[in-house]
Amino acid sequence: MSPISKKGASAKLRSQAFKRVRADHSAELAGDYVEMIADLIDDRGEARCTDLAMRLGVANATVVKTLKRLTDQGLVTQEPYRAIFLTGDGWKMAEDGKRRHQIVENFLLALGVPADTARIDSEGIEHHVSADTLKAMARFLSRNPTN
Amino acid sequence: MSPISKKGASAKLRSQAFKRVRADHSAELAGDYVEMIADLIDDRGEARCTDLAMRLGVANATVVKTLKRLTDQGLVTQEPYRAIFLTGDGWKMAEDGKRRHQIVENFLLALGVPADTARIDSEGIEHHVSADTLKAMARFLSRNPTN
DNA sequence: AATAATGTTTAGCATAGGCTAACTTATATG
DNA sequence: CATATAAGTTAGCCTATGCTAAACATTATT
Repeated sequence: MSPISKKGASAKLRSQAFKRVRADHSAELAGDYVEMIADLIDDRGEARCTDLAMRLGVANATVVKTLKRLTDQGLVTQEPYRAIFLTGDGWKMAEDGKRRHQIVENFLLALGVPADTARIDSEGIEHHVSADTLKAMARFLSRNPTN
Repeated sequence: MSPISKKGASAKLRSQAFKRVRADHSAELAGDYVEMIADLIDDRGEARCTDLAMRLGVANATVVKTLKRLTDQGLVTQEPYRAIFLTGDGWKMAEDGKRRHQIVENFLLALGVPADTARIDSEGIEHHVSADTLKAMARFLSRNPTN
């Protein structure tokens, strides 16, 4: 029998899985923002609202509103009409996200997924990959290196 | 240089990736519901609100509200105080989801991820896996079968 | 220095997805 | 069959995430 339709004893595990998915979702936006802010600072010295909006494919006002939340969460600092900075926690989250993201994307490439697809899919998959799975991906990667 | 921090020409692709992630998110709840309704009907002949709520780890009222949306979307039919049924589209979506889910979960198992983790992670990953990636996973699986 | 262009913020709206509490309907049991 | 329990529904609230349009600040140009 398939592992998914297995009966009994699985209800708790499944509802737990859904809860984790929901929790992941609320965390992942923060992750995307800080990662992108870090990239912008690295690439061009500062992160501005407009660049974020463009890269995220979202309206300017949406970025402003989200940044407010991230500021409340202690990930970001900013002053009106000025560039955006990351706190220590923000940097840590960004680094961690980038690391995970890279492993997932390289893993997909090593699996034989076309580059553009790997790029797109890794963006969605990244946030749902536990430590165990990430480790398994890294192991696979070390045995099947991307050329 | 890492594929992620590659500069230029990537902004469009990235914002496209984020857009797909957002679109995936709004689709995935529907997928989870119909999949679970299909399971319940298969397992015990009917799907009731309460079972859904329990398995999804969510309040009853939340299920009711979501089912209304799914009914509007033509995936589900129901009458007040009665069991829930799937439309033709609903069944199709459920079958498709189950198939994808199984491939992803078995793939993780074949990769060496522990069973419980595979179960949980596949729930989140499933919805972000494109046709290409799914194919790559299936290919891997056929070469490294789950014992 | 005045004005045009660009960038940022605010206000106000919408939808999705959660919740609790109160109410209604259906079912099961004495 | 009357009532207690269980199941489903409604109402009303909240937060997150998106949007547009209008206001405000900064910067660049003549």
